[in-house]
Amino acid sequence: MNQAMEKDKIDKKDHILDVAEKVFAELGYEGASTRLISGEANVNMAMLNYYFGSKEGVFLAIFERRIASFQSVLLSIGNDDSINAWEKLDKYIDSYVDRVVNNNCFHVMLNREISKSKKTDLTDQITKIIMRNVTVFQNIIANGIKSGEFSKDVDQQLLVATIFGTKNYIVNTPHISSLIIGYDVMDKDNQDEKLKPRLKTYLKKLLKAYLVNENDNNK
Amino acid sequence: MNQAMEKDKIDKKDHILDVAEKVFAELGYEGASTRLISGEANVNMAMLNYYFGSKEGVFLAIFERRIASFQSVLLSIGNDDSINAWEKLDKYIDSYVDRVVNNNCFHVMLNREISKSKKTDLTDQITKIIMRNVTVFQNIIANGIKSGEFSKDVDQQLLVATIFGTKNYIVNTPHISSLIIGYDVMDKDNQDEKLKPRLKTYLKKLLKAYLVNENDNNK
DNA sequence: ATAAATTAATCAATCGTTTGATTAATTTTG
DNA sequence: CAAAATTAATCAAACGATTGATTAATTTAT
Repeated sequence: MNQAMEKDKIDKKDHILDVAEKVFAELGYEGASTRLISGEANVNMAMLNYYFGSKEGVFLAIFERRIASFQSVLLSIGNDDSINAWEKLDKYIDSYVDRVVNNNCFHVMLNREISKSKKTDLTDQITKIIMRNVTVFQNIIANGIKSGEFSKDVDQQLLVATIFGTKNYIVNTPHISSLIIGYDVMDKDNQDEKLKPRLKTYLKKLLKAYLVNENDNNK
Repeated sequence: MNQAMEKDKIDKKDHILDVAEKVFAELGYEGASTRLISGEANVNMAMLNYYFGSKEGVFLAIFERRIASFQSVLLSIGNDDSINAWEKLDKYIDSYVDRVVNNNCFHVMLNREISKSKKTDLTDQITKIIMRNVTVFQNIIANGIKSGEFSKDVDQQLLVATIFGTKNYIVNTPHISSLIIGYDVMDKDNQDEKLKPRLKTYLKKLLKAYLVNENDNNK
């Protein structure tokens, strides 16, 4: 197989993943049949198993593709020792908000699957992937506390829930959040011009207010 | 059929809905088979169709049942003029955390449903009910700002996303949040003894830090 | 006795996956 | 270089299992 063939094959696999991601997001994992996915992608049903081993393999391949692209960015922020904890936090929020809002359909699909309380191979795999991002954020906070930049009197763990939860609430409940915020949060222009900068500013200010190392103002 | 029978029948239907709610939360709508639900509830499979007509009928019955009790609870707090904005906020958080954690299975179901981009009668209904709770919270914040108790320089609308989003993140992603927090957040004892008080304390402190009307400490 | 409740058995449909065959491309061999 | 052997890609068909739903028979309650 020459290089041109290799490229075609990758393009075809990528095309299947594009279609599958959309179908999964619309119908959920169990709701999306392999027949529908292969039909939408105009490929033979057996190709899904041939390329990805199984339906679950297709699902996980979607994750690997999306996660891999941004994983290194977040890690580099966490490992950059040339900037202080506050700057790391800002950078993390900027990158994270951009990525999540840009790939909001994917994140809806992700959260729908991980919201299943029953443990499966699939939820285990997703958990592992998500936890990598969580750990980066946790380390930024922990190091900031250790260095004295952040207050010691914070709940690091629930703070994770706030950052990821605030973001999730906006993208996962578009009908609600659009009503609250006052414009359609699914609209691309609104996202770029209004939502993203506003969400960044807000999260930074919220974190700053909570993390600031003030001299214990009682009550 | 006398009254005793009628009660038995209602109890049985209620029991089925209890079990179904849990299974739907665990596996999602498509992931939960009627055989599993009826098996867990120790009733014949045909009883689901006999009582509720179809699988979807079971699903809708769960919502109708919970939604009925969903209504009036929080409204009283918002309308209580005998306490100040800070106290209202505390009360709201207390009752809200209790209610959501106690009914975590239903809330997982609810959020999974509302995360669908396609509008349906069900999502419209859920949206309306959720917005009623949101409005109570927003009014507390708005009145606190107007009275000067809270800072004017806050993003009221995104603050809503933080409160509801933080809570959602804990209950909707149990695998993740259990890993982050360090114990099983689905365990009833953990919920009552650890999670609920901790979440209340955290949310209050977070809100206080963000809302406090300080004299603009630059940077 | 009659209506309601419950059951086991069964239904067609659909699920994800596997199979064996075929085509196309690449490598190996003579 | 050309024939043979090997590999990769693709396909239609079928697999066994499971799905939600229904039937008809039986039990229970009034």
